[in-house]
Amino acid sequence: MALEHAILVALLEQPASGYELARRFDRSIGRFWTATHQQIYRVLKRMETDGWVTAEQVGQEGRPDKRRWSAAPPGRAALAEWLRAPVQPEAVRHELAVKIRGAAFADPAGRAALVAEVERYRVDHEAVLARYLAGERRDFPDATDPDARAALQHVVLRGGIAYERMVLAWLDDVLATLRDLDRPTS
Amino acid sequence: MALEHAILVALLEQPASGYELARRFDRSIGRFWTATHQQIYRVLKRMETDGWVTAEQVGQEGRPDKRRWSAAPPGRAALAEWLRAPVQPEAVRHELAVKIRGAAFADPAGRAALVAEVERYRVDHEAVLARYLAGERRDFPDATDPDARAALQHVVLRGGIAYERMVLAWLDDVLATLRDLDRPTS
DNA sequence: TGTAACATGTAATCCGTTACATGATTGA
DNA sequence: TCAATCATGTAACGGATTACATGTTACA
Repeated sequence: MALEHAILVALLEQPASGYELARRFDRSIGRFWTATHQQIYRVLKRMETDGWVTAEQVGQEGRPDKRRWSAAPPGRAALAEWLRAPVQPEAVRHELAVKIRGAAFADPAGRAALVAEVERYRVDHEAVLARYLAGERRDFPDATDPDARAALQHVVLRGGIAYERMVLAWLDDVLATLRDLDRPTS
Repeated sequence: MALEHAILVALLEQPASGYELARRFDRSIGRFWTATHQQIYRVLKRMETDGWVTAEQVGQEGRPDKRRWSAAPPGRAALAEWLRAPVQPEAVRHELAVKIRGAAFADPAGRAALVAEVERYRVDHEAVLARYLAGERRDFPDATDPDARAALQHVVLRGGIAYERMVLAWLDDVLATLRDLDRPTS
């Protein structure tokens, strides 16, 4: 389990309320770890009882109070220990690949529907790539990153960009393959 | 949920016992969907009560009997319906990326440990790529695939190959970035 | 007046993982 | 004799998802 550790990294980068954390998990952190606000509140509570994080009550005008969470020394120690542990092999769940192999057992109409769906999926990934590239121009404009944190955030973002480019190229391959199946006798 | 559908595709490609299915989920199918034998037996039972699959008792000499499962017409119908449905956005869980961003808060010794871990991880992915390429030479030797099933299996495999190549290139980027952090003042 | 954003939770259910369990055959 | 492979399960636990729940402010 690494949601605790993802939250620790997020809080070390910038202390935040549960709500703000949930929003960051929808944006930058969500590129490599997703979590809903329900999960985040539950895990924050557990981390608080373990002494990994501490909350500071922040009163706001015209808004509900919030609790700003920070990583505490035991949390930093737990993170350091986890960083030394081997990376767990990831559970792969690639639904589109299942559908593509399943298309062998669909009729032409079913395959046409899948082509349309792959095209839609491709548009989504084009948008994701565009967002990543815009984020890169905005957050890492210099050729060399100023500090360790920026350099590491940047290399993770470059990973996301490389992933999206690979996906787009592969989806073109998939579309060409699917369309070839129903070509009138090549 | 798509484990049911992954099992349907696997059984349409080739009827199999639960044990054989589990082994295929460790190999070719495991490239895009992982499942343990416990999951598979549980889901097969559910699919049987739903009429999606049927079992044929196969007696064997010198081996325990096995039940060979096949996809039944209601299963094929369920698969066709699922193929038309939109692809669900995938939950991203990329532990290594969390660790890399976490490295900003580690000391040089902790970062050195991470470099070693990334190198080990890279060796694993080199091995995976080599297996994929060997499988491609073995199963798809011709320039053009003979039928729809082969063409679709091949394009999914090409996706795996493209993914592994992307990962290896990115890991080189990661290693260079991590090593630069502790360079004596560039 | 209604919707989106801010802010924090509980409850139920489902799914996945881990551990446990059994028993036969083949080959080193 | 011991390990690996074949073959099929049950049970417990924990994590993730989905639905429900509440209340405020800003803005169209």
